[in-house]
Amino acid sequence: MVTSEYMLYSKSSEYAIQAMVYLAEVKSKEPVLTKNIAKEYNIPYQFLAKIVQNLVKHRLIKATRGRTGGINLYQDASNIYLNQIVDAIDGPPPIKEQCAIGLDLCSDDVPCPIHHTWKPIRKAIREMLASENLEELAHRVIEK
Amino acid sequence: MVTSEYMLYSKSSEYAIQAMVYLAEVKSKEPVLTKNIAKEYNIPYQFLAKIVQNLVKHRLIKATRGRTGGINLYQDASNIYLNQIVDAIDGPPPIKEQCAIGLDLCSDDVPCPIHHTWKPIRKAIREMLASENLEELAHRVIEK
DNA sequence: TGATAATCAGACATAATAATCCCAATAATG
DNA sequence: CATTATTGGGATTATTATGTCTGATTATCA
Repeated sequence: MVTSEYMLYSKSSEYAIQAMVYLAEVKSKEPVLTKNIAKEYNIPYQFLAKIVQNLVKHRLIKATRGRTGGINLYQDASNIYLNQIVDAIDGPPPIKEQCAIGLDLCSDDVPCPIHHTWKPIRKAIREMLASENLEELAHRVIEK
Repeated sequence: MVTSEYMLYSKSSEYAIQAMVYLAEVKSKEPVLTKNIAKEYNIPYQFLAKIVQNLVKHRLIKATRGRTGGINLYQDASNIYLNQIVDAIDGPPPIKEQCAIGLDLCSDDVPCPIHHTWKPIRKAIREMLASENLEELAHRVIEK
């Protein structure tokens, strides 16, 4: 088994975030080529194209067809947060919070052994994803 | 895409933890049947059997063959921590910490945009897994 | 208007994870 | 010693996540 590290979202979401950070970064009014983003981040082009289609459907990205086509952010980068991207690609988080050790019975009332340790950590992750917007992210990428 | 929640370890590791918590819980000197554990936690029996084999190899579990056979903890529950189980099944964590948004360049010196937010959270997860031992876990399961 | 270049869309292919099957090896019990 | 019940382990299948191929659609430009 080869689980590398804690997974916050799928590979697809990871690619989606990278692509949208790129878009926020270049601030281009002109459509940006999906192909170029794929090259820049070493993402398989066809796979990224699928993800982009999905982001278009969820109105996070605006696509322009045809010869001078490409993609842009649907709205201002400062209005887009990481969790919106993840939710669009992976789907929204489950209604009922998942127990860390997979016990069906586990809940606030009948907590599993690590319930009270895990709960604030999960909350911190959610807040991290909900508080980081694309504009700030892109800004800090440019600084590098 | 159907990513349910943040993944701390594989399904196999989850089953392994459940099985070992069970063993710590029953405190049986007699070998416990893998079949019974599978039934108790709704784990596919053959699949759990494989996982158990792995735990035996890593000396977390002691197996007794033959008619009155079964499995027991290899050592005292108070000496076994969650991260040992996860490392045995999923393999040890990567040498180089993984960037949350998958940027190759990201490091402490050249951090990605969410690097400083993610780092302490990851640390908290690691500490959670490294500080919970089977005896305490089992004790709190029994309380329920 | 025909050639070119982009997204759109659905089928297909591959890889990783999860689960199952089958039989050998082991050991207790009548 | 045959029967029964367990783990051991290799091969196989199923499912899901990831990645690829091909052609249609849309729009620009010479």
